[in-house]
Amino acid sequence: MNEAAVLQLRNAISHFVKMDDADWALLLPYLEERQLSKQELFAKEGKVSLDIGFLLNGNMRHYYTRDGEEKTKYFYFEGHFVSSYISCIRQQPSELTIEAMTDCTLLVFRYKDLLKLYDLSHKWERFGRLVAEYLAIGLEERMTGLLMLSPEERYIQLLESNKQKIIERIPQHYVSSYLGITPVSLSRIRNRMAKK
Amino acid sequence: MNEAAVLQLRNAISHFVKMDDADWALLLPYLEERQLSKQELFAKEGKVSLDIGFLLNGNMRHYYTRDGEEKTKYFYFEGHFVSSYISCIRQQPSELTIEAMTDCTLLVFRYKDLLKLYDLSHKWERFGRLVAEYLAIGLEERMTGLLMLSPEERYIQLLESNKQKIIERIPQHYVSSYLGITPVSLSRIRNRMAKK
DNA sequence: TCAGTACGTTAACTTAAGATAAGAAATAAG
DNA sequence: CTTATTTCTTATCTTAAGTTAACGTACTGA
Repeated sequence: MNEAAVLQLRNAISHFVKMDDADWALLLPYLEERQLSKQELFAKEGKVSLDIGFLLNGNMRHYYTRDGEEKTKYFYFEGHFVSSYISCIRQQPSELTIEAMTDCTLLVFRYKDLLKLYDLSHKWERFGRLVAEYLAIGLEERMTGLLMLSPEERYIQLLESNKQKIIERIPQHYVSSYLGITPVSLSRIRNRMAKK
Repeated sequence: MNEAAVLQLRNAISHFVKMDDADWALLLPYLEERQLSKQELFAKEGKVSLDIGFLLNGNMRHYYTRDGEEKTKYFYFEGHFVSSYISCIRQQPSELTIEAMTDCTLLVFRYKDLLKLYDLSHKWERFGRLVAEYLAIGLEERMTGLLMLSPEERYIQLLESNKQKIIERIPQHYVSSYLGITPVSLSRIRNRMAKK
């Protein structure tokens, strides 16, 4: 097992809860490293997601399928968790697919093992709470943006956010999809903005 | 303290976690009943929210303010929790205002007391996790609706959902706001649909 | 009771997004 | 290097939402 990788994960988790060695040791046996090649899937629409990943290297995206089209709605970067978490929680088939945009390296553990940790340790349960709260905060922010802002305002907000990497590293038609508009429309917005 | 009301709350909470009497007793000292008259506020934009309510009677709505206009984005009904939860969690000023649409009766406790319960009891911590997960699931659902569906489709989805009460009991301009469109636009959509 | 307000609909006009297609630019593959 | 593919832009046309305003109805409070 890659020690540096494990340390990186521990660091990310301690962002939510500081784990002592005993608590941390509970997770270790469940960790495994996984490589994904570009375009391989981490979660698949219609299948119940079982795994939670921690992205060591590469980017991923998740998308929904509608009318045969892939609607990209989120991006994952190094140092962050990757999962069709809602599918794990609900134990229902995932509505989204998570795909590697580049070759990726992850540390992976199973949601069912995380549930074991929740039972064993109050601290891990707290971690679960804080992660879910963090997720809710992010979703709330995204949602109010969608409800309150025009596509152009959403694009500006994205430009000004800490998610700039989304724009820099990611094909524009994925960004437009993220904003909930067509690539053509985003191109027009950019054109409009450039003229000001 | 109204015993029936407390029982109703206990029942709602047991929907997330079954509490034994000892765990349940931890919350009791913090409960208080509160009456709100129509148009009184439960949470206010710009103020850090401190309270979590359980709605025994009446309806409430929450709204954001933008360009001087109130944008209603959520409705609360009897038997559900009411809170600017994100504000509580983050200990940041609320971006939304929660207003009683009718005279309301609530059971109220403070978020800071809930945090005490989290510390004291693994079961209450689990409750916190499950509530946050539940919240995230709801937000995710709403968000994908906004990203993937047209206003008309969102309205149809709402009609077909278990949130029908929203439409039945609530002024139409609030509904349109909930859908992210203008009242005029919703009126047109309804007109269009009636003709089919 | 009666005036004032709030709410929903309709209409006319403006604005911008969606769909489609064509072409340019950038990237990847042989 | 050349070709093929993907990505982005531009243009045209269609569609629907936003804006504003007028009108009718229902509700509210003095």
